[in-house]
Order: sequence, then C-alpha cells, then structure tokens
Amino acid sequence: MDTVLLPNTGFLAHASKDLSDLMASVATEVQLSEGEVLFEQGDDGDTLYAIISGSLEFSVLSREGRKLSLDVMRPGALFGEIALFDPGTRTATVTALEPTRLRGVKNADMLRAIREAPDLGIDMIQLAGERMRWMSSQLNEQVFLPMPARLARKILYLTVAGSEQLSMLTLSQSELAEFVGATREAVSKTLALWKRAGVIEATRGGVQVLDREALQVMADLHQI
Amino acid sequence: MDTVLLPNTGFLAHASKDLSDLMASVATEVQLSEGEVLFEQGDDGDTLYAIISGSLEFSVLSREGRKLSLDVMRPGALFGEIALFDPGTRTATVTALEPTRLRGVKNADMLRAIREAPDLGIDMIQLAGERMRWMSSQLNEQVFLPMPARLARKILYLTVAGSEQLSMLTLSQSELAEFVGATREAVSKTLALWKRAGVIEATRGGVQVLDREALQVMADLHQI
DNA sequence: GCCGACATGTGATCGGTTTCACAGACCCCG
DNA sequence: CGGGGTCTGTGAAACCGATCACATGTCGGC
Repeated sequence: MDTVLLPNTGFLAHASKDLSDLMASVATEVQLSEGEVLFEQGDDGDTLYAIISGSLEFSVLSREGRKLSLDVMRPGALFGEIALFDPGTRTATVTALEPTRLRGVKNADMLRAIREAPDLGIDMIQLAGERMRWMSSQLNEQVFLPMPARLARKILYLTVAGSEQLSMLTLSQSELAEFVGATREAVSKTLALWKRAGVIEATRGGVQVLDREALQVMADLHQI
Repeated sequence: MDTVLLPNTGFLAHASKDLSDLMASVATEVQLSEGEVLFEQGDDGDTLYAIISGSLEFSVLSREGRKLSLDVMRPGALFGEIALFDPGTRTATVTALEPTRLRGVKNADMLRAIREAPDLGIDMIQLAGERMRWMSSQLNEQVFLPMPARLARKILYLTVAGSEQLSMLTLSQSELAEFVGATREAVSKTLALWKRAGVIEATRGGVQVLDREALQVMADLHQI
C-alpha cells in the first residue's frame, strides 16, 4: 500500500483538510481494469470517489444505446457527489479507460463527517456547483453549436485537461464521435478538412493538434 | 405584509425546519413585475431564492442570443443554489412571467447558518443534486430526442408541473419553440399534425392536451 | 365594426448530418 | 508475411429541421 493515499493534483489539491482527512480515514479502495464499468447510469449510488491513478470516461446513454461521452477524468478528480445525498440513481456511466485505482467514501460516513465538520458540507456544495456549471456548459454547447465547433472544443478541452505533451489525443474517431454527439463519418470528414488545412495531424487512433489558435477559431465559429 | 411568509407547496413543503427558519429570519423580499429579469446568465450571484407567488422562466442563452427555455418555476420552488457557494457566475437567466414575489437568502447568512446547523448543508447538497439530475435529463433529451419527442415531453412536463386544470398550457408557439430548441414554424407544423390526430387542441396563445396517453407515445418515439 | 399588431398555418428551398455502401490503410498475430 | 479485424476515407442518397416567404386568423382598442 502506498504511503501517499491521495493525489495532490486536480480537485484534491484544493480539497479541504476535512475532506482529505475523511478520505484518508474511512475510504475504501477500488481497482478497475481497462474497460471495466464502475457504475452505470440508473444504478443506485451512495459513494463519492476520488481517482488515485488511471483514467475514467464519463458518459450518458440514450435508451436505445447511443452514447454521449462527456469527459475523461484523471487522477485527482472527485466524482459521484450527486447520488451521494440525493436518494436517486446515478446520472452517468463511468468506465475505466485503463487500469485505475479509486478511493470511495460512503454516504453514511460522509453524513457523519459533515455533522462534525460543517465546512465539509460547504465543500461538497461547491463541488456540486462546479459539476453543475460544467454540465450547464455542456448543454449549451450541444444545443447551440454545430458539430465542427463541438469537435474543436472537445479536442481542445481534452488536450489541455489531460495536459499531454505535444497536444496528442489518443482517441479513435469513433470515440471522438461519441464525445461530440455525431457519427464517425461526420467526424472523419471534418478532421480531413482540418488536416488539409494543416491544423491537425491525424493517425490511426489519435489526433495531434498542430495549430491550437486555428482550432480556437473553429471552436467559436457557427459555420463550417 | 403577509403573515404567511413561506409557501407550503413545492420544494419548500419538504424544506427542513432549519431552512424554513433561516428563510423566515434573514430573507429579504424581492418583487418582480412581468417580464422583469431577476438575473442573467453570466451575472455574479450569491443569493438563493424561494418563490412566494407568481412564476418565473428559467432559460439559457447562446452567445448570439438564441434562447433555450428549460423550466417554468412556481411558488415553492427554490433556485439559485449553485452560485451560492461556487465563486462563479449564474448559469441561467431567470425572468418573471407575471408579477412575482421572492425571498432571498445571501451567501454569508447561509454559510453562517450551515455552520450552526450542518443538516442545512446536507439539504443544500440534496437540492443541488436534484437540480443536477434534472439538468442531466435535459441534456439527454436535447441530444438524443428528435424535436417532436422533445415537444411532447415539454408539454407533458409543463402541464403536470403547473398542475393546471384541464391540462391547458398557456404558452405561445414561439415560446414553446424556445422550450424545445426549435423554430416556431417547426412547432406549428407538428402541433398541426397532432391537432388533426385529435391529440391536442391549439388556440391562440395556448395548447390543450386532449389525449395524454397519445402524447406519451409521441414523447417516446424517435420518429415522426 | 374596422384596423393594426401579433399569432398561426403552410409551402418551397436549402443545408448539415445521418445512413448506407464500400474502398483503402494499418496492425497484430499466427 | 499473409490475412482477418479494426480504423479510416469518401461518395451518394435520404432526412430533418432551418430559413424564407407569404397567407390567414384572431384579438384588442379606437
């Protein structure tokens, strides 16, 4: 077992002492292998998770099985705070993109901790607020922006969020399509356009951003 | 001044004693006339509101001014909880649909109250959770459902949420269009279809649901 | 009771995306 | 090194909804 139980990047870098203490004391560890599903949209949930290592995909599903991926979460991210207190079901599906280690805190432990340290409750509201704000921006983009703008934004977002060197994004075009809510073919066609313009380089299973500025422009355009 | 300061319907019916006490003691009253904007998407906000009387529209805007209405809120509804603790801007615009009275509690008062009564913090997380869950369903619908299904769902939702007698919905077709993220013309055409099928009755400025079952079917369909 | 303002009905056309179909490229593995 | 599976490129057709352009209806006020 590591001596470092909590990552010091991402959300947890700013997590309160209370939350850090709680996670360190009562959290249970979870291991996921690649492709494993932590929970699915519709499951009952009562646990807040923090990512220790690995990465997870966060997606929502339509009833007929279409998938809209929303985010890739990396070490330091906290998630699952919604189902924690609201007696309902999980609003998204979380899948491991690679072998991943998590720590989870259960409802009951969290409630007890909040009663002892009310500031922890305030932290949780703040966390819910951030998530809410983010979801709201997703709704806005999906509704108002045409596909190419959504694509440009997701590529930009995922390359900075992952802070991978050289702005390389290792997602297949089908996966990218799931992220922008479009078909694989449509994504392929706009990527081809951008490739010809020298904005990106695309290879099997990955996209490399060459001209970030140009992509920013695409992300704001409401045409092509 | 009324002796009844808080409505006993909607969210507030289930609001904790702590929240009720707080609202009754430190809340300030706000009056809005029809069409007045309480706050706009992008404003800084630090206040949680409860609706005493009247009704409000909750909407998000695209940068070029297109509007997507999401909900009509009625007496008893609580809103504004997101900006309350998260140091950011409001994620939606709230407009009075008629003369409306509100009570507001400010950030600082709420924080103080939570430190005294931690259960109040838990209530707020729960509230945020409900809102989150709802936003999530909105995203799902907007992304996956074709316009007619979205229209059917909004009509059903707004007629029960408003629990108006006879399932009458007093919204113009342009307003309905803003609710489903479509054009006035498109809404007019599908309403005409349903009218011919005897599912609804539509008059100037309103829609009357005749066959709720049939609308339910439309709401699930991914064609027509 | 008429007129102007605004709400609604409806057709024609256009454009972006999906769907379908298939061809080429790449890669792992036997 | 050859071949099946997966990823990628691209064209053609169909489709949905947006846009444009009017016609028709309906209400309120003078």
